[in-house]
Amino acid sequence: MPNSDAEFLTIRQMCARFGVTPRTLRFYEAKELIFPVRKGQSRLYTRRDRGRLKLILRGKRFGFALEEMRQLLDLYDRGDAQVEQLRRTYAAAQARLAEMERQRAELDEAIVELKADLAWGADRLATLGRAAAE
Amino acid sequence: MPNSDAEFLTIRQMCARFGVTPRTLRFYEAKELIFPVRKGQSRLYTRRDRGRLKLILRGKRFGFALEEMRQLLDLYDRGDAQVEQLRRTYAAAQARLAEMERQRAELDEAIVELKADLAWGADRLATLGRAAAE
DNA sequence: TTGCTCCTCACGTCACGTGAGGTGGC
DNA sequence: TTGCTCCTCACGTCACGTGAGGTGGC
Repeated sequence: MPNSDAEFLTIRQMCARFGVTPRTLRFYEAKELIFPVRKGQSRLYTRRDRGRLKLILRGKRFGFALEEMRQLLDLYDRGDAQVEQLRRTYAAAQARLAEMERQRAELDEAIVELKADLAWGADRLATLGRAAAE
Repeated sequence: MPNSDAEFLTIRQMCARFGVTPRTLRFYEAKELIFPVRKGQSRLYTRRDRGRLKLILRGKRFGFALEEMRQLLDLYDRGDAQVEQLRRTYAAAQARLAEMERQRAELDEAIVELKADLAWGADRLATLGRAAAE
């Protein structure tokens, strides 16, 4: 039985734990976001990879581009100038929040509009239905 | 002076009126969403093209794929079986609304989370600032 | 002839999905 | 030998952006 707290996880174990596809993990590796070690031809993911992937998926939910996440993760990896790193991440997060709130406003507007269209459509259908019944 | 109510509009006039790029109009044409006529090598957009483009851009705001919009527009173009057309469009719009509300729920959740992260970050930065000041 | 606007390829973007074809180890 | 899982290309997707290079008409 595979121990998911083991030092190394296979690609299948990673997919199961994080809900992603093998293609996604290979893609992130090609983009230099994670760095699994090799055992023969197979990939083995370390604790570090798990930590990074978790942050990557969090960042995705906030709309960060993968390249942006890579840069932020690399900042933390170097471990120097802690405050400066945090400041940059904080600024990036603020920018993301603003963008997300703009998106929400747009989405809200579109939803209201579409609902109005649907009401109009329901009305039309009712009218056409009555006309056909006569 | 270009009359924007003229029978035909140039590509520039279309872009100005609808806030899109020439590339977008050519792309929609390649996808068979609009059908400008030719005058020599130039495109001239008819009233029909304007009507279709307006609907396309509306549909985009609701998250319809271009191919889906093409099918709906073609339904209306054929002009037969009005009720059936309306019914289909209505069903498609309902599906879109459900998807948009799902997206909004996700976005709301992500916004709440990101705000919490930002609060944590602000706290951290304040603490680090005090530590540096001592 | 110089500018201007139009045009047609055709590759680039972003985050993967999806085969095709091949290898290692139980 | 058969299965299984892993692998590496490499093209496809979606809605365009972005040059490159060329043409027509004032």
